[in-house]
Amino acid sequence: MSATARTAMPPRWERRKEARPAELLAAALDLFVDKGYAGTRLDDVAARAQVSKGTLYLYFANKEELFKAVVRESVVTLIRNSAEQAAVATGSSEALLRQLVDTWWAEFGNTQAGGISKLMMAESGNFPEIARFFLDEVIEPWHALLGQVIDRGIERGEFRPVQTPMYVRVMTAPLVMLSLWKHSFGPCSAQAIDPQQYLATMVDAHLASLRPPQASPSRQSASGRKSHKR
Amino acid sequence: MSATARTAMPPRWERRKEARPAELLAAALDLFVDKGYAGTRLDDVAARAQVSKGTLYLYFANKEELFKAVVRESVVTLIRNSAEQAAVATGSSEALLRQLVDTWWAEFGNTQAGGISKLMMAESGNFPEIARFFLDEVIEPWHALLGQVIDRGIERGEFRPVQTPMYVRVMTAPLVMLSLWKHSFGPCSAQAIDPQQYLATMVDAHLASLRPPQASPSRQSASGRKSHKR
Amino acid sequence: MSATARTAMPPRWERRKEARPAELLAAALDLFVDKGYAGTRLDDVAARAQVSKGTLYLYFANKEELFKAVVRESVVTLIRNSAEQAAVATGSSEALLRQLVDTWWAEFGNTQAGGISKLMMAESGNFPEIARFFLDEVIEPWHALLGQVIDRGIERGEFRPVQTPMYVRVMTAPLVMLSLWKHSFGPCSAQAIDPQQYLATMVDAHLASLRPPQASPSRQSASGRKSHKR
Amino acid sequence: MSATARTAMPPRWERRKEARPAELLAAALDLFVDKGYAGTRLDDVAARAQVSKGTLYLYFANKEELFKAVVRESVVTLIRNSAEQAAVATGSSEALLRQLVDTWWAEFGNTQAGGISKLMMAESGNFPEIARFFLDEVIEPWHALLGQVIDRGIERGEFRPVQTPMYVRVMTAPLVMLSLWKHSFGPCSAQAIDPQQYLATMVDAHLASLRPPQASPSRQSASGRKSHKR
DNA sequence: GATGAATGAGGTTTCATTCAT
DNA sequence: AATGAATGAAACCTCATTCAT
Repeated sequence: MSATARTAMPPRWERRKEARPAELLAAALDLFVDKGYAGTRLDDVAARAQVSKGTLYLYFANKEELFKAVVRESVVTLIRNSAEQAAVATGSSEALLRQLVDTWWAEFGNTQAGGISKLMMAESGNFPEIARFFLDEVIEPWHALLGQVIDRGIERGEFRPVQTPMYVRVMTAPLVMLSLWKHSFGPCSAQAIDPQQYLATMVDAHLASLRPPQASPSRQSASGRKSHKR
Repeated sequence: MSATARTAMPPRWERRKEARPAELLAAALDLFVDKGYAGTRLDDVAARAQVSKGTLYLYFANKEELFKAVVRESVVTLIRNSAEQAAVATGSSEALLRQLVDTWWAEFGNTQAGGISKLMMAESGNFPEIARFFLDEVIEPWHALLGQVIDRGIERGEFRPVQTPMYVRVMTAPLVMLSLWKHSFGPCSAQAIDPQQYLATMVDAHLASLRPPQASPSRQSASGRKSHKR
Repeated sequence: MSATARTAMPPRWERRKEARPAELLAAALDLFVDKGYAGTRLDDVAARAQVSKGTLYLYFANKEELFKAVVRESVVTLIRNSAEQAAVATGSSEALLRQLVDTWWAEFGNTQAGGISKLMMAESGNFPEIARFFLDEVIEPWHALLGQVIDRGIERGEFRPVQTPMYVRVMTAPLVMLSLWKHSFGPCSAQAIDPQQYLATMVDAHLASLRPPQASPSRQSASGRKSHKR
Repeated sequence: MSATARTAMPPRWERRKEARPAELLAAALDLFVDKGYAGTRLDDVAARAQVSKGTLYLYFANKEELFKAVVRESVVTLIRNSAEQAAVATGSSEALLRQLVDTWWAEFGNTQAGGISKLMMAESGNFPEIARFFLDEVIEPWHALLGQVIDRGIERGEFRPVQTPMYVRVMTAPLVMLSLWKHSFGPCSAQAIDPQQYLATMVDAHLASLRPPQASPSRQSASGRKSHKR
């Protein structure tokens, strides 16, 4: 393209209709997560995507729409990544739980999209509509999925009976916090948290907590009455 | 105009000047928590404190200083509220833990100042200095305090041995999340979480988790269920 | 600047709450009339009013509101100026008509506010709401007033019968055109129109037209020439 | 991509290239008249002409040139339409006048190009050069033409002597106003004006005005001295 | 101390214009 | 010839900050 170079000057712009939206969303995601909604200048988004300011407006009507698109995009990514999880239902519930947590971290928490949590936390007051969307599409499905695994464990006598919906929230909290931490205090904190160790601690703690009291686990299977389906 | 003024007109502001800064900080806290740093207009802060915009500048050099002051103020409140906790060291570690969590919620999480967590999460990237301060003055002391109680429990054989620093983080996460939730998705969510029940679930889960494996199983079976009704 | 100079710097701004809106409206009127709505930059309005850009926004929510206010303000000025005319009903209808036209020119057509006609003409498509307002508050009342005078003349036998509403429009047209011309082609045109002469021609033409066909022809021949010298 | 293209697809644009500029000018005229110069987006012009934005620039160097071309084009249309009128000089001056007015309305005032008047009125300040052009090519020729007819009438004793140049302006005003009205307040106004009736009123009024006072018209022919040549 | 009118830098948004395809 | 993605100057508007009263 520039090899023969009679033209000199590199082309002022390059036509890349297909790729653009994704590039813009990626740049926007980075900055929104980093600086927050208001703190993100569209100039910077454009610059990071190596595009002029005006180009943004070819793809997104305004800053708010860009924001919504970023969230939506991240969400579908999340869902796509995690969708297949639901089916996995063989093996011990303990193994399932461990796997679920690992996957969560790998596919979401540790992803750039994980920063979305922080963003949504901060901006849900200003964008209730999107908060609602995120709640419906991400949080509640995830709670439901985790809830199923726990209920399964209870039914099979692997776990002691618990108030599943609450328990799920309690169990989810450290995961989300890990994500939040990474994008907030993480960079300020002197001693970094090792995610693997943190996650291990968290899973171990909850498996310990969920383990049925008595020594003879086989006996208990029948006693766990269906706890709080949703 | 000024001739008659001496007489009639009851003084428009009857507030003690002492109270001013506190009122301003309270107003600012509310708005910062609600709208975020950038989303908060000093106009609104002034209006909420029923003060003119210029007055703000008599007490705070600029928006950033106001923000810092808000955080600092909230922090000292927190610390003051929780400081005496540390001394309390009689009774079972379980009781101590329960009490600590209850107090945390009552004195901080459920306080307006609890919104600070959300704020710091969102803005720590933009104000690393304050994030650092919050980390040093609030988070780490609290982690340390909780760590002491856990270590005490381990030492006294009440708890199984754990990696205290990690465990503390895992245990703290649901608390913080409760606070965050209240100021973020809470208002959007259809079914509200009952904090007491949530906290009970969390404490029970961790006490179950921390309980030494084979410590007289018959005794403990009952405790895992329902404590902390409201 | 540094001569007397302890004080130096003239005050950056001066408090003039009362006067401001009027000054701003005047500046805006000038520019809107001159450049049209879109062609007028708020910066320029501010500059002409010797005020900073932001100050405009203390008084008017946005450009459109400023525009509306300019029109509204001009309209009330017009109405105020011309209101008393309606009462005037003594003397010959011819004299009344002459007077009405003179006053129209003096109080409106020749006023800065007269440029409003051009503005409304140009922008009525973009601001139908205001166009409607102008129509209702200015144009139709004026048509009605003129119509009354003509009807009076017809009733008293001074004028021949005509289709008053149409006739009024025809008669009004040259007046409005004079105003329009002044703010449009006027400055481009080599030979300027003398307004007094133009108005005289117009009034004479219409009085000649309105004169009943065979009313004592000998008497009236002189009146058709040159009245209204200036 | 280009392999299959050879076959199917009927050519998307089947227009003769000759027609292009005219179509663009027509679209531009519509929009300029409707929204004004600044209010017209080139995007919209292109869209209305069912052409891409870039294509506009193949035919017109920029927006201003497009505008000029629109005016020029309209003007030549006008002139072409009305040119033959000048020659027509048989019959009574009254008939000539009536015909001239009718033709004016049919060929110009009632044409889309009639909106040009409004446009020029509004934009002459911003485009003095074009205003000058319009003045020279349209307005003054038309004034001259009308003036000739009136002078002819005066010379032949059909009309009373008047200050022709002024009289022409006065007589022209209602015509132009009709055109302006149609593109400005017309759409807002509740009761529409019937153009034919309006024009009839106007012509009748002026013929009545121009009719020589005395019963014996033949006598007067000499007395009207050539009034105000240009 | 308190006020609030005034300021202007800086952000968002628009749109005429360019140019590789 | 035609396209339409890309550009960036310039407009509108906001809001933290200042300072005469």
